[in-house]
Amino acid sequence: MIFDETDKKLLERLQNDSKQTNKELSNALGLSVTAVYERIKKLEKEGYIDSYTAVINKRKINRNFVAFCHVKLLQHSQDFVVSFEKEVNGLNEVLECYHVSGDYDYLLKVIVKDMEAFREFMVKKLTTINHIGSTHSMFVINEVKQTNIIRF
Amino acid sequence: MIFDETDKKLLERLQNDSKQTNKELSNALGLSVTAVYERIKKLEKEGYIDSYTAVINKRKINRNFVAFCHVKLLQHSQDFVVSFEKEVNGLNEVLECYHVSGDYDYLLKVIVKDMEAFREFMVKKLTTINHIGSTHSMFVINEVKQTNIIRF
DNA sequence: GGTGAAAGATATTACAC
DNA sequence: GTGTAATATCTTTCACC
Repeated sequence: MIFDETDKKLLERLQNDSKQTNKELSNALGLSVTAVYERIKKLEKEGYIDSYTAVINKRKINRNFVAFCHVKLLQHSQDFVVSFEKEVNGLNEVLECYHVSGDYDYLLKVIVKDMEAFREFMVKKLTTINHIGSTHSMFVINEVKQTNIIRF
Repeated sequence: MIFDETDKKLLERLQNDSKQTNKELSNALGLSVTAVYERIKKLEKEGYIDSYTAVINKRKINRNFVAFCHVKLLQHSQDFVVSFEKEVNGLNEVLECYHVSGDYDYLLKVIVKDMEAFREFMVKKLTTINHIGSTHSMFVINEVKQTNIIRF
């Protein structure tokens, strides 16, 4: 498939505001509405666009405390890994979990209301998962930059 | 403002798919289209919904290498901090930058094409920023969980 | 690759209940 | 909160370049 500069501009714009109408996009890109429509459909079908989502304000819904947790497993047998990853997937507080290189096995991004809720999460949820060796938490003091928008 | 269970369900659904029609939402929630429409407008105006965005497939656009970089500054004077944060904001490879507690000052999420591109980024962009003391990088081996969707 | 026009669907607003 | 109706706007299809 051809993926050209116009498609890149389109993706940038749709990332910034997916509620824009095709007419607005056509004006911005100097294309007809139909051309914009067909390009978007193509980007959706080819899998360039995975989904459309509403971005929620964390502060408004009382989830403004962010922490990154390093987790080390006791062992790395297939069973332990699979069960840990499955359990982590079920935790609403964990938005992201990466298997990473380095001293620890995993890096988790955790979002809760406040420090007290974080303590609750650690004591009652994360550390109750079997096979966890050790954890190390970093707290976000300030979000300097936070986006999912990929620029070309 | 009243923020009830119906609003939470609405936000969850809009996070999962912001292209749903109000009619689909009304069926799912057992509400009238008018009620759904007015609730969404309220959530937008009150700031519960920050924006609507298209979620892009990183692999399709050749940005499938993810790394987390710890950065320590040489000093923490106001000038150094401000200029570092400003420079980082201008780097397209850096999607997220957090001022964090712990041994390092910052944690950055970096997205590039591959390891070679990461090396380029480190040598020619990140480490050319003034006042950087040291860095420590972790590479993502596997994305176990990766979402921005907040569940209630 | 692209265009413009027409048809169909949805969003929006107003209103009575 | 409901349902309906009118209108504006947007999406989608189509014939054509």
